[in-house]
Amino acid sequence: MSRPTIAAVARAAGVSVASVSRVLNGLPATEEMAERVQRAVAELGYVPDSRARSLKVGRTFQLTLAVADVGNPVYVTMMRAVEEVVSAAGYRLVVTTTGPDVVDEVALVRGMARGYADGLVISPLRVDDDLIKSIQECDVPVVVAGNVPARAGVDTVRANSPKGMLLAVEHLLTTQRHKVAFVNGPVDTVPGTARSKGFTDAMKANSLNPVAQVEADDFTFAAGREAGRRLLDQLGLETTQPSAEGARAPGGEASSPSSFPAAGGGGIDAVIAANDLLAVGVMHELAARGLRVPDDVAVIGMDDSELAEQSFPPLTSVNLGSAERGRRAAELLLARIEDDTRTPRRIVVQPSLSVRRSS
Amino acid sequence: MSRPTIAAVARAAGVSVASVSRVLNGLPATEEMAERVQRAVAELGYVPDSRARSLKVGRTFQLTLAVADVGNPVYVTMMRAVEEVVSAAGYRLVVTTTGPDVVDEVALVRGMARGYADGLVISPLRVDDDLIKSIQECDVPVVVAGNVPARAGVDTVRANSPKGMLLAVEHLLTTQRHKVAFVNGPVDTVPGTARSKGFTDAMKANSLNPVAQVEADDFTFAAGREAGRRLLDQLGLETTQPSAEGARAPGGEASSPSSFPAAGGGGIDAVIAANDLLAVGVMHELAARGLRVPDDVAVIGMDDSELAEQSFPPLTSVNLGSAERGRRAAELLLARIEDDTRTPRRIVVQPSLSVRRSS
DNA sequence: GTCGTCTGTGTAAACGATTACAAGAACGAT
DNA sequence: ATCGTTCTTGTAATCGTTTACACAGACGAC
Repeated sequence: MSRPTIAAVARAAGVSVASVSRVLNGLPATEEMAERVQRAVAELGYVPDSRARSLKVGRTFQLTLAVADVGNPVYVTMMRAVEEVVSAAGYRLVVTTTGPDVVDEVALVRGMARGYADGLVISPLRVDDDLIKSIQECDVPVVVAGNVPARAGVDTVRANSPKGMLLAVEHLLTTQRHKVAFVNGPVDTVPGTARSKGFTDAMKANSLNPVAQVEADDFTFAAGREAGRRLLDQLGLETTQPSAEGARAPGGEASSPSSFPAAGGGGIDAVIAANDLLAVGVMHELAARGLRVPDDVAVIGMDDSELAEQSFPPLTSVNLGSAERGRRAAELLLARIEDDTRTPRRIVVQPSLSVRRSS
Repeated sequence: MSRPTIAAVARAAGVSVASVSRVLNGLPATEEMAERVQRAVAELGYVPDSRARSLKVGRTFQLTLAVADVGNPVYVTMMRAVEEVVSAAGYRLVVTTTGPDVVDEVALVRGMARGYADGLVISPLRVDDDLIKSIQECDVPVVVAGNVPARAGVDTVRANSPKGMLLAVEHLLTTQRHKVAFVNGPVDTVPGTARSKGFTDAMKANSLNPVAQVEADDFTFAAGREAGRRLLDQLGLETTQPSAEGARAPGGEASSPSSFPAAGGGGIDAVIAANDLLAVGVMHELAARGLRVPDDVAVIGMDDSELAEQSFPPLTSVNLGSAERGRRAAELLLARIEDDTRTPRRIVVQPSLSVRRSS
């Protein structure tokens, strides 16, 4: 026996389908009518079919959040924020993951035309003209949590990486660190380029020269660890521990306990990573070479995700406002659903620094 | 101008809607017909409406995965596995989060009757009769990634926590640790009770007495840290560091460097946590009190999530097979969608131990 | 008593696709 | 030439809702 339809309910209650629909949607009806319908609904266990409903009314009351990698803790922060505001507005949030490829992002945006949801928040890792075009042509509202050119004419809310980089560099200066290396993510990504530029600018602004700079293959822990390996190799730092024993604690007793910053750092006394995951990867590699964090080298991450407090030592991280970005993006989306003619807004949320023990 | 419908395409191509639908679905048609339709489709940028389609054909080609907490890294492992299987089968995966409350889980399952998706994989934290009933009555296939009673008669794939606990305890014995404490999650959750029982049984089987046992409020990092605090307080361990300076590294130089296990552990030389997040929380608290991991106390987590390798020191963790559980759950779901009459299967996947440096 | 609201209910037409069925065209066999 | 296949295409019904419209009864005002 299949699901009861509204017609079955109408029959059971001895009324018309229109009446059933009306009481279910809270439109005026007599006491008796309401009661008969309620009873029939309860009896049959009727639940309206959202597909039919949304076909008719043209809305699904679902919103989609698309992220590149569910394993990146910055997205869980953002996800939580988005969830909170959209569910308060009576929408269901569904999350889908696109993977790192731009073509998959484009496919996803195009797919929204099938009517899966009433709106989309997308946080794209890579952006090209196809993606922008697909967003512009998309017939459901889209807001981008990230950086796309202003000429795209879409609602965006993005972080201020350059400012964030400035905070990081200045913090290092205040704590007497001058020899800083940078571990970036893939430079063909939007955050990758932004943070690269932000880093060089911030260094320049403080008349510092980067000691070294490497690019990870990905914004992941494994890539960070690998990039850290390349970085330290490049600086001529041999692994001090036999690999059998593995790494020592970052704050451990390796090298001289009284050593001043930079004593064992092989030419660096700080590294900034484009991402918390990368930062943690780097910390592991530092530890594997017997370098202490923060004693020998300070490490600063970006995103200030949950991972930053969970890592050891807890990671100083640039808070790029992922929660606020999520919240604002969701609000923008709701506003645009309300009124599609409003002129696109470009919100940028300001960073702050969460100082923890890694610096 | 709104989205073009199939009727618009038919008009533009000068053919009937049936023909358009047919070529779009790959049914036989003449060369010329196919070409005319394709052209019109391309010209108008037509994309079929999935709501209308699924209303008619009765399938959405979407599958839902519901998890309690997106911040728990064990779910990202599972999510990845599920995603892989279902997308290979031509389904879209959407993820929703239920929160820790059982009533929200019930609401979600009931809501599936609205036809959001063709099937559901749910990993419930708490299970009660309402939830079981809702799953049984659900008119779309549901598979549970977790433990529900056999009498429920639903497809399940679950972990073998008792066996996992055995692995953990035996590993500790092999490494000469006998004074072990247990940090559990909330005992009113399914994993909470399973792991509690698993722990006591495993200890008994090795004729060990637990030194202490605490229950965290939640399966989160913060709750783990707090539970660790209670545990160590209970053992009479004062914080050795002034709070201003904060914690030391778990492998740091606090207490005598030559100390043998248990030297500074205040009556314990190992703690098993029900979860990687809890384990990491406990490690932080240990560090805050100047206890070294693994020198003073070994720590073992469960789930072997990405966090286990990211933590410092890397966490020895019981691999409860979350990836395989995800994969099997997805396969079960696909099979049941194929044939709803098959008798429910109850798969249990076996654990293994990932030994890392925390033990 | 008649007329004009006003309310509540029912009938039927959408929404945008798929698909059963019928009808026409083409073609070979008789 | 006629008939029967086969193949392609079109017409219209259908999925389960919502909602515009019509309609009937109640009610107050004149």
